[in-house]
Amino acid sequence: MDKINIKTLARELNLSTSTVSRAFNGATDISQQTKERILSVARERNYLPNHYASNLRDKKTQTLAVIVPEIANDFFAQAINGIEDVARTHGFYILLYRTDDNFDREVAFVNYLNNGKVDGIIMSVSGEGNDHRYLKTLEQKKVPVVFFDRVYEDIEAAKVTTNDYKSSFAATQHLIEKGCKRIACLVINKTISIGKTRTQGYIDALKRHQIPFDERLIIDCSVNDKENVELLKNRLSQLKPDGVFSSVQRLAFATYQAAYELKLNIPKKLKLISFSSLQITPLLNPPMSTITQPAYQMGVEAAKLLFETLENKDIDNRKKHVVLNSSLFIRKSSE
Amino acid sequence: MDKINIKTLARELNLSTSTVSRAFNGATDISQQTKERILSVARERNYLPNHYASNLRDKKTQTLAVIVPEIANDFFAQAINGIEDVARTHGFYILLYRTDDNFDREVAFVNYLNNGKVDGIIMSVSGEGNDHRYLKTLEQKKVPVVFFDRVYEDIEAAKVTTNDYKSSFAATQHLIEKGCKRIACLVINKTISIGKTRTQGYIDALKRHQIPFDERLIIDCSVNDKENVELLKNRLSQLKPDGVFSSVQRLAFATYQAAYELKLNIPKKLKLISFSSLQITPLLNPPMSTITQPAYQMGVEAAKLLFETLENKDIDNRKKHVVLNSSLFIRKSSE
DNA sequence: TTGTACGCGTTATCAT
DNA sequence: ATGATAACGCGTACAA
Repeated sequence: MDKINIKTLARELNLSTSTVSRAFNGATDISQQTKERILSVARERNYLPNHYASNLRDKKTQTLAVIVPEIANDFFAQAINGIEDVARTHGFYILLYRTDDNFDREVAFVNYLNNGKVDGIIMSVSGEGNDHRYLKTLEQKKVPVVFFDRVYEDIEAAKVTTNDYKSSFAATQHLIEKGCKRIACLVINKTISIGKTRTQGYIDALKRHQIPFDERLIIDCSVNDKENVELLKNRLSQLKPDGVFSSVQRLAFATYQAAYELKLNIPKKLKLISFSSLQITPLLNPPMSTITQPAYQMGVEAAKLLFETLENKDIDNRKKHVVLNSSLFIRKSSE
Repeated sequence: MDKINIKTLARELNLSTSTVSRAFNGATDISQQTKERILSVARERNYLPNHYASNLRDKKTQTLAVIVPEIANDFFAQAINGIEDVARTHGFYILLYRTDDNFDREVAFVNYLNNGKVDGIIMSVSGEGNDHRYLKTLEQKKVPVVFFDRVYEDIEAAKVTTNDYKSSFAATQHLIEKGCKRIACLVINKTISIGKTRTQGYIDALKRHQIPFDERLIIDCSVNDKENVELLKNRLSQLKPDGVFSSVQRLAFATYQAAYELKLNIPKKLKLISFSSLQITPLLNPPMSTITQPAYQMGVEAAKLLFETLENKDIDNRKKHVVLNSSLFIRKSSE
């Protein structure tokens, strides 16, 4: 029941600590025989090298921080899966942090990481705040950062995004082709990276098809689902749009709910298309047309970029920007 | 650009490392004045105590491991949110690991944690395998474990579950009351904790209502959605059940899909109720009747149990078993 | 092939 | 209120 560490184990084996250490680190300068003897006794005595002590020496944590606005969100859940799968093949583990779109939390957590806590960071930012100095200090500490989906343009770091502008343009155009004349654009924050780009795609598609632009049709929503349903019920009855382009999945569901309560038939009275990574959209009533991002693949690419710099310090990926394509799935909600 | 640590910082301040250390650890035996001076320079020079060095001394990691079968799953995503919220209030962080229901991964990860890597573990088990010795060794190392939802009965550890038996019984009974005579029971693994309990509730409800039991109606599915749809199409046409009790969310969706492809109307030809934590079930076609577990709350309770033992080593929670109630939501799919 | 000894960055203990 | 120092457990340079 005595504490077991490399020293006690070495004593039990009548060996030095260095030899024991070697047995665990794939060293070559150790006889196969002693190595096996060590490992066998170690297993028996239930010994494993202390990760924190090793890290203190090596400055290698084998750990990645993943920072996302939400977890209970199909897009991020799938992206995390992608990150995890790549991390796994590299023997890395994941420290997960959720910001709830709260900028202060993001800052606090990044600062916390700013001391060798992890080898790298993959994040999708909250999009709030303007002062991104807290991220710059990571650079000094040589902690590589990769952004995915939601990025800060003013920070030089590797980025993985989808072609949101093009998809938004295409989705809006699709609604226009289906006969919509008054299309609402639902956003959560039209000033941050994705909200901005997606709104722009919407605006430009209208312009291209000479549909008059009505500022009021860009509807700013919140992260509170109940509030959104009320807001949308209000706007839908007042502004009477015949189409909805939703830049975020949750707003599409709020629209479904609002339309249901207003007895507004989708797609007859209101056609809808939305960004969404939900895997069961076809089971909805009606099946929802979606712009679907390759969430899993984005996670994979982000992790790959990170490991490239991690494993080859010469590579500077900070100017790399991987752009993946989303897919348009047209279903009943916009037919 | 020189390395910054407590030593260099102390030198710059003309102080000793002890004093600097005190400034960061809420010590009382330090003058407010020097403390402020230290913290100010630290901020300026971007110094933060090294977490790994601190841990090496203290044996406190401020980190929790959370092990789940899946992440892209509404139940687990919400449970993780609950765990994270509690962890956050205690200043703890989360090391997340997904097993994909793979027993070997579960064993490998738990073994990896077996060296002071984290202060505690919250897990929902894969349910595979019989040899749970790898968990026993955690006990020796005093790493507390809390199970939630999917537990190993033979391991003495704190547990948080829902009353699955009762809910399953009630759900099956509900179908019977709606007139179903041949009710299928969909499970993924009828031998593990939750599969077993939920199946038993189903069986007992049949018995109670003197509905003949047909072994073939207990349908063993897999984690592969496509396979499940095929399997279910096959079984639904052959066995012609008039009701489905699905013990897992994903199997309900596979049933929706299969029924759709077979042009089998839900609920007219087939009534369905399922365990599910999906938040938009009312938007499905048809809206799905569910047994909904308090996922978020389960995460909260699990974390609370863990912190109880963590913060008071005298408390032995290993015999505690918190049972929460699920809620039955009856919607169109079973009306 | 194996052993010795130092240092990684921190904090607790003991001194001043 | 502040400083000196040992110890946490490990890996590596160097010695043998």
